[in-house]
Amino acid sequence: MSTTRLYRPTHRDAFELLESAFENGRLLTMFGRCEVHYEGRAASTLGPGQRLVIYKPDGTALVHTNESREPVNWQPPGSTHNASVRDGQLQIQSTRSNPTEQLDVLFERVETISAYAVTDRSDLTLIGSEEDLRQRILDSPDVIEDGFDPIATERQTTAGPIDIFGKDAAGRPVVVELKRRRVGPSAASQLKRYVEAITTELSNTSTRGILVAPSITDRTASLLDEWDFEYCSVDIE
Amino acid sequence: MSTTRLYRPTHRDAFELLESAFENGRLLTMFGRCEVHYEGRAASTLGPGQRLVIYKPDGTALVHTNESREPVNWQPPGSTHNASVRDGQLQIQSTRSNPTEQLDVLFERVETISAYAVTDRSDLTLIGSEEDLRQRILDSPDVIEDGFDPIATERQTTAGPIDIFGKDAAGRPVVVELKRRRVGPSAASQLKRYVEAITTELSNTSTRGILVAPSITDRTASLLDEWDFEYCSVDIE
DNA sequence: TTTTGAATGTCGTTG
DNA sequence: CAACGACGTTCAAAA
Repeated sequence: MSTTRLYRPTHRDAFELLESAFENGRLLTMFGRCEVHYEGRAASTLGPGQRLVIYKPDGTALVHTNESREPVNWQPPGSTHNASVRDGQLQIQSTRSNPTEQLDVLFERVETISAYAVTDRSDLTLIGSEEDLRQRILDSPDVIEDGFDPIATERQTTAGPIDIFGKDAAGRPVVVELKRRRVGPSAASQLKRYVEAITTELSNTSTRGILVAPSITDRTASLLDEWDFEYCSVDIE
Repeated sequence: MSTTRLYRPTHRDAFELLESAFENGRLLTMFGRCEVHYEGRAASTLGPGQRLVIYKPDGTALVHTNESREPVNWQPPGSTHNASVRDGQLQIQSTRSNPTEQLDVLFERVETISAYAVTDRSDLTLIGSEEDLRQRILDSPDVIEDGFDPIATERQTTAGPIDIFGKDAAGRPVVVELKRRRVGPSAASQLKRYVEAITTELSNTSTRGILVAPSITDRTASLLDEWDFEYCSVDIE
């Protein structure tokens, strides 16, 4: 059968379902009272409480509470899950290496456990990324300014790759830094590094820097002003 | 009852459970064939497929597939959920404002739906954060260098707050930037902005900049070198 | 494998 | 509220 569900199972029954679900690459959800221990890039303990725990066939483990978009604990894809029963508790270990880390979930009581066979899928199409923004500018460069001529994207410099490199109507080199949302000072810093790199590379040819974003913070505007860079507002539609 | 579960319910039955679960602040999990539409900060569509969908009483919505630690679609906490049945589909809308965004999940068939009352909880304690690292340095400043004297943490500058501000054995001002993991060029840029801010503030008193991290990338090392900053290696234990 | 930077980042803290 | 930086960030693409 494609879905198996148990309600308040014994640890033994839950264990057997877990074993076969891990084996058969099923998507697992559990709800119950448990404590959680993590050790790896950091270390944490989560005392007893009711949580929703998810195990995916790709090795992902997620521990969700009542609230927040983020799991309170997790294990990334590529981990391997292993269940056992000991000391009257149902223990599920998820481990991985590089970096070495381990997540232990100890169920005191399992309220619910479900195993799903996921066969049917389709992929996400997303609109409105930075890549979209770049494409829009390449399609109609006048969005930046009249006569702007894009020469390269991802142009390499010693300071890293420039989003868009081009020339203005007067033939002066222009570095364009793209952000799809409101930006802070770090974007201005990044632009500065790129402009300096290009200026050096072109034997001190004066180079313009343009920050393209839907909006910028006040401090960022000051920095741009101070460094003689420009800001170009664009809508994310 | 604290847990309610339905297996292959009619849309009508699922709808009624959803209504009462949203009303009573329950944690909800659903599994079934659905498509998902999002519009807000970006826009996306996800064609029909089997997914695990979670609704939390704080307004969070999560759409999980077979794989990945991240939900393929979601709505942040603070959203409000609303269910309806139309055109033979079970529709669940999650909306919020500021920014305005909306997530629509359209179930063609619900395999499973469960509502949980979460009453029992306890909080996470995490070890190994940047805060820990700062505390370790304040406890034994010689980790940075002999005679280093921390004066303030989170010291304000025009470029933002400095992690640790202090003086070296010779009385020269020192800006310390902490990172708990391997860092790239942006950390060096950040340090540069802080050092420049302090230098200006102290009427051009020459100021040292030290980047503290477990390791750094090659390019970052070059930048530090170029700008006459230093790197101090520390272990995250 | 490591490096790099985007993300519907999310989440705290601070002004 | 906006702003700013950390995060066990995660993720995908490139070197």
